[in-house]
Amino acid sequence: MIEETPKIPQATSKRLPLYYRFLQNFANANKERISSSELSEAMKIDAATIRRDFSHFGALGRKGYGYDVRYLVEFFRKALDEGEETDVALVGVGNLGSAFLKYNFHKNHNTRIVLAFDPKGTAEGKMISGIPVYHPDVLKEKIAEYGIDLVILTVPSKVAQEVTNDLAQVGVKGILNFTPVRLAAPDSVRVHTIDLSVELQTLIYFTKNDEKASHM
Amino acid sequence: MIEETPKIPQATSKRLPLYYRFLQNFANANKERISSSELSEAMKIDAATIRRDFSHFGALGRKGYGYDVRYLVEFFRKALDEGEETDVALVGVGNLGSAFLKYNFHKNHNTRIVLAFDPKGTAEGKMISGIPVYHPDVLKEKIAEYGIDLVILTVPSKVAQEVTNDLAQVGVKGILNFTPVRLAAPDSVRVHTIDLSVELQTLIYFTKNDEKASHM
DNA sequence: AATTGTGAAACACTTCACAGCC
DNA sequence: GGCTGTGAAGTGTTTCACAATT
Repeated sequence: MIEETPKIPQATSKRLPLYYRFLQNFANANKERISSSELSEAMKIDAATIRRDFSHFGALGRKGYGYDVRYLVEFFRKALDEGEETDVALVGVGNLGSAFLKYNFHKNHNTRIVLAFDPKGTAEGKMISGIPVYHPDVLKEKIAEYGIDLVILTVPSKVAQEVTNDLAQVGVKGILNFTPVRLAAPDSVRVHTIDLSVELQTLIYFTKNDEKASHM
Repeated sequence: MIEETPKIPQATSKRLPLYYRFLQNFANANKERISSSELSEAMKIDAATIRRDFSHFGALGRKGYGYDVRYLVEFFRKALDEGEETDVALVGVGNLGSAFLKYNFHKNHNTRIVLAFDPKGTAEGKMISGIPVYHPDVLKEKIAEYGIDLVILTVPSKVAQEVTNDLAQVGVKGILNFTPVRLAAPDSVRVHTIDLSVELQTLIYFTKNDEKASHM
């Protein structure tokens, strides 16, 4: 069996959604072709990095011409599996959680929160912002029932690990963790943590020690 | 003039707030000394990385003993400037913005949102969740008046760049950008972007292509 | 003439492995 | 004996610079 994309570097993978968004914008502006240097200018990523990133997926461009915008959009759509809508569960409907419920990634055509859990929910699913909110007691069965792979975790720190264990047990594949807890999880679960206090403190540290400013 | 910390690697800097939090926990649990391997176990960061990180700040530990927890906490408190409260402004009080207002980093003793801006605010400052919310018309003068260095940006994409220009003009040093826009800013402003859709899509991509799971 | 795709160099970060010190 | 601090090796990422191609 031929492996088309033997190993995409992590750094490259993290940039794919960004490439996809920018290319969509260019496509919407009816731009037909684009060079790595034009993209570089718009995205503030070095042109050589862009070419190297793209090259991991094979020869997507044409020498002396650049890249076909439509083709690239289509290519990345598939690579990112943007065709399929991904259903997501939200666990913890506090301040941050309800902001996510209301927002529900409208802009983001492929991701949708379809159910939530919170102690103020019920076994039957009390509707909040149009999404059923269940009581944590039925978490495992509902996650399984909805076939959820991805969870956004916005619970209080003290229950984060416990909830994670339950989620791992019912086969959840990815957790976007907004809790400051360093979650322990089996290899079957990918955890990505966004710790808002840490982000703020890091920014404070960098500005106080005023190194060269930049996106990170 | 002696430069004590000639160059702290970016990767190390980003871990400092995390070290600080864990060390505080150990201090609160009345732990006197700690070895890099104990910390490693708790934080899931390689022990050699921890020792290397600490060593950038000089010889903080003692061979054959480990590190004095209290001393380290105190050291990092100073390094992170945790003594001083940092006042922060919030620009854009939508779903995400109001979640931050309500949350206001209670847990986080050194960061506090002290004012906010939104079209639904007034020139005099309408109170929301105990914080004055001003109209964007008075943004520049109020930022200057409060002496704000740090801003959390949760405005709609279309005005993000414009607001950033204003902020840069009145001397803001750091922006925590929750907008999907790649902001252009002068070197005097450090921008750190957290793009929630990108985070979700990246997680989807990683789980679909199921590489080794991990914190990132 | 323009622009890709890529070897090779440069850089950044992590990890190994151990001398040196407590 | 235990544990740090660090040279050196290893790994991952970015950038340079240019031959190849349209």
